[in-house]
Amino acid sequence: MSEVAEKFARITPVPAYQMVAEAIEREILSGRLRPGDPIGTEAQLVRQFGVNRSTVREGIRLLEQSGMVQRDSSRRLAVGLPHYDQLATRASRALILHQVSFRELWEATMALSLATIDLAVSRATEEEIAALEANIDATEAVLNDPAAVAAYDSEFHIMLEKTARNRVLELAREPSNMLIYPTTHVAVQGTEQGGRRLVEAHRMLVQALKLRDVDLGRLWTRRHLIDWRKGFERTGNDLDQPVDLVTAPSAMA
Amino acid sequence: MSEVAEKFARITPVPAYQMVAEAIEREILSGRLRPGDPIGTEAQLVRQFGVNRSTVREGIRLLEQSGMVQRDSSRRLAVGLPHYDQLATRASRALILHQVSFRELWEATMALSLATIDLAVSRATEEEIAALEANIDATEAVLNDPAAVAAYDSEFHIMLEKTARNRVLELAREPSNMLIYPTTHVAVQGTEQGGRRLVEAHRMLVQALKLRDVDLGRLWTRRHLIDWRKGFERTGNDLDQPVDLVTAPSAMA
DNA sequence: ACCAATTTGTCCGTATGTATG
DNA sequence: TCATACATACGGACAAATTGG
Repeated sequence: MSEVAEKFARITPVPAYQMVAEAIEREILSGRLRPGDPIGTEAQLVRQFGVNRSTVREGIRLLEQSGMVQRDSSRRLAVGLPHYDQLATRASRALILHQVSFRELWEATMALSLATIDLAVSRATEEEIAALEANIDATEAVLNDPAAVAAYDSEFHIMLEKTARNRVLELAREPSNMLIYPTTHVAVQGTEQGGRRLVEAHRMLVQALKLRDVDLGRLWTRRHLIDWRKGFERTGNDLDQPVDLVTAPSAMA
Repeated sequence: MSEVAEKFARITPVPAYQMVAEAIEREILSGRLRPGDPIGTEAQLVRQFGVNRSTVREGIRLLEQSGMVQRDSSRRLAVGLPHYDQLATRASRALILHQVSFRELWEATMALSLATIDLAVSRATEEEIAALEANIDATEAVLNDPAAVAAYDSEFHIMLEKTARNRVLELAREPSNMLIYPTTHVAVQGTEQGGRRLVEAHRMLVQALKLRDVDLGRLWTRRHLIDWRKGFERTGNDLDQPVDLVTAPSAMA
């Protein structure tokens, strides 16, 4: 061993494109750059960082992906407010890769839905309740079309989510929402009976909001999800099979 | 108007780098490429896609960021299993940018923690309970060091999470965990009293696991989080202030 | 321990299409 | 309509790191 001492820490070289991304990210997270602010053109960034165009572009891609940087109509760079579904798309794909089961998905959805209804009951406004009822009426008009029912069902739950007025919960729910609601058209498949039960559950949930009755809300949230599970199993699916793109098609781009 | 008809749909050009990313992503999500499989060198991808290497590299960055593609020790490309904290880091930063309040964070954490304890009570094994008790003993040994207490507290809740055996819930919790647990050292600040209450709550939670007593678990989960809130407010913080990097420092890289 | 081949990281210059004023 | 600025994409180049003999 010809070493003198262990005076210096190991040097871990960081690629330039990564440093570019981190530098911009720091500015954003620190608040010095606020959503909507222009980042500058690629050429400007090239000058500021003293690196090549290609390097800047690679760095920009990183931030664009997570929504921290967006391009406006003219493709100019600006600080963006990452929307949840952007992140949730990645997250739901990760769940697929991890081969989580429908049982895990169902359990989590149950817990998160109960939390949602608790908050929604205490916070729903007249306008929100009216909007939810309009959605139910629209659902009732397309009861023989499972795909349309599933679409309205998804919308209903998104609206319900909003009335809970908790963005942390909203973000937490999104990945599982993206996986479970697309399967509703399977769960209400064929039988108009399934659609009717769905509409009934939605009506009772809105009723709970009106009466500010937490227990009623929780009761029908449970029933609603148990219905989903029964429909899912009735159509020959197994709760312990991993979620995938076949049964959860909307996870595709 | 010299238009003939409206026969053709509008063409929305998709950048080449994006098509590269989507093509690779499709292979991964379809299962033809499994986690760990090599993607091929950049030169190979250049040949397969018939685009420039810079373009390939930009596309790769997109997938690297979400963890779908990783580089191994030799920086060769391979299909990756995105780990939750990777995604959660992005998500928690998004929450900061959206300026969510500690109240929202607290509400969501309460709901998610109750869901976790429900599942954990029914699934905890002897080994897991022993590991949790070891953690509590370790916490008790460092009661006068708020930072160390916060670290053990974070570990405790991660372990508890694992015993719930639900990866969807785990993913849903991660972003809020990253924001709330780092503030524990604030909440138990100074007074050893705070640390003692924390240890007591942990002991009762483990007790609930042993007795498979859901109600006991829920009771102490509530108390535990109410303690956190009291500590947070006692130290001069306001629940309605937005979460930020100052009070939640671990959200930084 | 050394060498040759491969691969990544970075840079330069250029061409093309498009949006804005 | 025209000119300018900009993003997108390409080809070629070289140094540094890694691999496998």
